[in-house]
Amino acid sequence: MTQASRRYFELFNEIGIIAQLTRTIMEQRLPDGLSQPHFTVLNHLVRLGDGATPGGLANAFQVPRNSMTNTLAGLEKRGLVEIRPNPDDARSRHVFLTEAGRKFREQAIDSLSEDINRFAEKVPLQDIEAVIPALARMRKVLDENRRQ
Amino acid sequence: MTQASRRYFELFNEIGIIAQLTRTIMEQRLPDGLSQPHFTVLNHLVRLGDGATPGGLANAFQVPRNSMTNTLAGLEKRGLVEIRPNPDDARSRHVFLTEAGRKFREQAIDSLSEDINRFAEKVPLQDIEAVIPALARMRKVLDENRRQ
DNA sequence: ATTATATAGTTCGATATCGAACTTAACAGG
DNA sequence: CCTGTTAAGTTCGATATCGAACTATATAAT
Repeated sequence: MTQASRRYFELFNEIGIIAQLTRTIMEQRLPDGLSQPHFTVLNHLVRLGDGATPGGLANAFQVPRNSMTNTLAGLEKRGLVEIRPNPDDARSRHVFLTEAGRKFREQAIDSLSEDINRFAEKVPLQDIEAVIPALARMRKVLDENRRQ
Repeated sequence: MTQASRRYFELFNEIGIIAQLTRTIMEQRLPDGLSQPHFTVLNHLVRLGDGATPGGLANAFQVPRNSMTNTLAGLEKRGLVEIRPNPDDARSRHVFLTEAGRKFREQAIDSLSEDINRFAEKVPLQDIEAVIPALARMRKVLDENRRQ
């Protein structure tokens, strides 16, 4: 492994640590049985629109389809999403946010304000703006290159 | 939630996606029952030195102590680490890398070369160098600020 | 039309992860 | 000492996640 490769490796290591730390912070804010996967699905539906299929979500998050089945069951049980059949394809289903789901996602984000403000005292917004585009590009490359 | 906060939120979202994608890539390369937590522990021991305690590792990775017990059991079963009692504190133990553990970690990193090279074709090294310092700072802030 | 193949989703058994309670040992105050 | 508290690690039961096999439906080939 070359010296350059090690820098890439270091980058992904830093990213992994940050993801782990922020995941822990987020899950401390989420109520009862809800975890990051639940929130992430809600967030995805808000950002990219309603009506995604379970398989599409599984693919988006790189988890097995049955794991998504389980995550969606948890969301549905709590009334945060509604799953309706696809009229054009009896195999398929579509996931829709409920009002409670949208509200829950907003509240979850709000509950993180305190943490973000504390973080923002140490890391100014311009530092964030400076890295977002590069990270978005990397995310896109990884996303396009992945198999299946 | 302010507009600025949303940018922080977006950053952590990008980081979370990248971590998820790279985790999947890595676990495809790891043999049989070994997962990212196993590798991450080996990597940590190489980077920061032998002899850490199970509790210290659990704290470093923000996982419960019993989860670390389980991860270490997997590593020990495969002969990648050796766990010895602390002569000065009968409650405590120390984790040491074996030669097999060091070699395994090297091989795991090498097996990722292909993926990294493909990624490097799309994202040049200078982009990596440009963001590592900022991310390292963020990681440090998160690490210092966390509770427990 | 019939058969083969592919796709969407679920079920099942095994493993991982977690919170809570427990065990053992160190430490602190009287 | 003795007692209460803290700390390190494990055990236990519950839940999450996973790979593999299965069901049902759609698509393709002839």
